Amino acid sequence: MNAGQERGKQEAALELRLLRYFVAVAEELHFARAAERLGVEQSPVSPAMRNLEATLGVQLFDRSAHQTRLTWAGQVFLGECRRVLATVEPW
Amino acid sequence: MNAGQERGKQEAALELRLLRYFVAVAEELHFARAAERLGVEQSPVSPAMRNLEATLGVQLFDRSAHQTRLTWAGQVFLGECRRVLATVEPW
DNA sequence: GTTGTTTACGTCTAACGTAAGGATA
DNA sequence: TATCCTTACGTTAGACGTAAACAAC
Repeated sequence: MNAGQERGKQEAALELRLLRYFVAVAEELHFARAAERLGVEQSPVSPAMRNLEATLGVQLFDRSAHQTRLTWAGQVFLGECRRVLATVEPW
Repeated sequence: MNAGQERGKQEAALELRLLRYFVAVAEELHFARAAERLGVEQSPVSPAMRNLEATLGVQLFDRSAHQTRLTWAGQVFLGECRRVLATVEPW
């Protein structure tokens, strides 16, 4: 079964949606406010950030202590994302 | 039916998938080869490019004469896409 | 108890593949 | 006729919302 199953193992391609979500969360440091800013509910945001971290293979947030904070990698990545989105957003 | 239909009219957000498709087509100037390079069939590529042009509100390809060519806007956009993808791809 | 995040689950959009249709040389 | 692009259509993955559970203060 399954003749044409030669697909190539796509590595869960990074998409701008994830970057937009990340910037919102990273700037608000508050999932609910970030979601509101994005115009969605809170529930999709959490999985999206896990997805992003998994794709990058890096932890971006420090969720300890009932408070959301950025890791060092997260801070660096935030700068990169802002640059990319500043380029793409006007389109 | 349809209780919570308050969605906000998302303007078809631009995604990296479309930029990747566009770069492939713009560099190959051949939908079939572009599709092969992208690891997909030819059929999704055509709608994707129409989608991109509609989102941008600009014509990127000149499909006349049974030959695919870039418009001036397409050439400019190609440069921008390469820059963005060069930044994002390593992630 | 309150505030804030995550998980479960059903719905719906949209991206893909298969296959047929058009158009140009 | 041969080559290339587009359209039709059924399937499937994944993004969202509702709602409930969980954790820290």
